[in-house]
Amino acid sequence: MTQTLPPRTAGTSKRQRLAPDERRVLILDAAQALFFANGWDEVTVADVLREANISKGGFYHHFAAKENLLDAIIERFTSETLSAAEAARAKTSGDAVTRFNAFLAETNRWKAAQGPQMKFFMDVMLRPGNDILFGRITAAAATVALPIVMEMIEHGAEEGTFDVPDITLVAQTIISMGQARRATLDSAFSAAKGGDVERAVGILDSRMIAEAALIDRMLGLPQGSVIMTNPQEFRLMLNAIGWS
Amino acid sequence: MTQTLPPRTAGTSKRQRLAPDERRVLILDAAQALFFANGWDEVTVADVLREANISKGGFYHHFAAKENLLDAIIERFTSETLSAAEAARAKTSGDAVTRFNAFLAETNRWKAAQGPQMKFFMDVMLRPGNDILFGRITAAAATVALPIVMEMIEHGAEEGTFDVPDITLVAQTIISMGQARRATLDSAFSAAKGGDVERAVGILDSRMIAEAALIDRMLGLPQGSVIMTNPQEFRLMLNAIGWS
DNA sequence: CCCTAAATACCGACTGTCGGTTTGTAGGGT
DNA sequence: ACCCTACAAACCGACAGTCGGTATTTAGGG
Repeated sequence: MTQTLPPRTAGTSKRQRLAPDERRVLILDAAQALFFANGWDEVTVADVLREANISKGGFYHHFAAKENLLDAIIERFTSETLSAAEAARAKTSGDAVTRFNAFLAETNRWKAAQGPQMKFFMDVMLRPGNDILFGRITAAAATVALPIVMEMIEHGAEEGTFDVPDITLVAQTIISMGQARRATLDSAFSAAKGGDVERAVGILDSRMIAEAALIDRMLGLPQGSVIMTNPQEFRLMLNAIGWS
Repeated sequence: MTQTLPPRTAGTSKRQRLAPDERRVLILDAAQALFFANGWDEVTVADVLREANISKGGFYHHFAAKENLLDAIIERFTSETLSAAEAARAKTSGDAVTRFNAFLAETNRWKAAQGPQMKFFMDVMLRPGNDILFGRITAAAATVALPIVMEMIEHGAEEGTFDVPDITLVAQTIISMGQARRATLDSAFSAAKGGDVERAVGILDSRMIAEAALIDRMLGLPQGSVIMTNPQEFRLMLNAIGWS
């Protein structure tokens, strides 16, 4: 069965040796793009191979299974999220409320800075078949964010600024609120895409005000302590979307 | 390879004609048991066929695809949830707080009544590979529960009893809080299984108290208005688990 | 500095399995 | 008698993963 291979067929495929990390990144990028665009089980390993310009053997030299691609992609995201959150926390000083506000502002700034990527991300997450992907990503992100948020609340509680029934519960709830925001973001995005940027800003703004008010209550703070919203930034972000 | 099959092998497989609904239920039961036990993509259609004692053709006569099993299972769950919630709401009267409490008590009673089933459910949900299944089930359940909870809040707001920044947000948050409870439930269950029922009751009790306190705040109610906990019922439920 | 050998990045035909289709058949309803 | 529907069983294409083998790099003895 060992027929002599055609010596060196198409000009496209020149064998190319790379450092394992580089190759892994290349493959991951290709896979991530495909998965986001088409959903997890729509994309075959063969598709990834094509996109990443590598053979099946080469691929399976770096990844033991298709599932490992998921794990690796998620790990990338969580580490990004983690470093962003850590950076945000590092920038804070002052009393608990001030620090908390600074933290929120920083994370929101980060999200806004992702700009069009975020929009793309929204679309991606709503696609059927992507719920596995998205579910795992958000779960991992929550796991990463929880101790950070908890520590901030703990700090405020010790300081006497916050009055909280159950730190873990409140932290979890705040995080899940942020994650549930994606539905609102989505409707805002589509409004912006329809040209009605003001309406989009309004949607987002009122949502953020409501969230802030809820967090005030959860933390036992006087109304208006927590500030999440910055319409100006929203306007910028949504304008960017509107023109795509 | 085409060895002539033994003409009519085991006594197990006698052709049996059933009404479509009966057969569907049989298949669904088998599939659900397998999926819960082993995870979505671990279970093949062939496994389901074996468990349900039906041929491939028979199966695909009732279900167009494996995915449809998921849909059907989810639909069963959501309809159960819906009717339970509706029933709970129907039993309420009085002012908004009273009705809300009655609603909570009823849904919790329902969950407690599921008893061992709930325990099994917990285990199931934590299994890797079941996140798709569970994710979709909870999402569907949330969709079903949202309008009901919203209506109750709306009622309280109109009545002037509740003071809420954003009804949708608060309703969503309350529901997601209930869903996040499963982690707490899990640790309580394992404590009960370890014999320490009192500790388990304590875990659940404090969690429910905290949740109630948070809901109070979200709804703009004086502390202690919402009541979710009933240690006696917990004790019963957990005792039932402990002896399995 | 060269030459050899081990290590490893990479290749592509092949295979087992799984979801799904097609063709064939039993048997109750009319 | 016929037909219609629940079911059976052979069959198919596609896909994840494997395997024997090849190209390229690195290690180290002379």
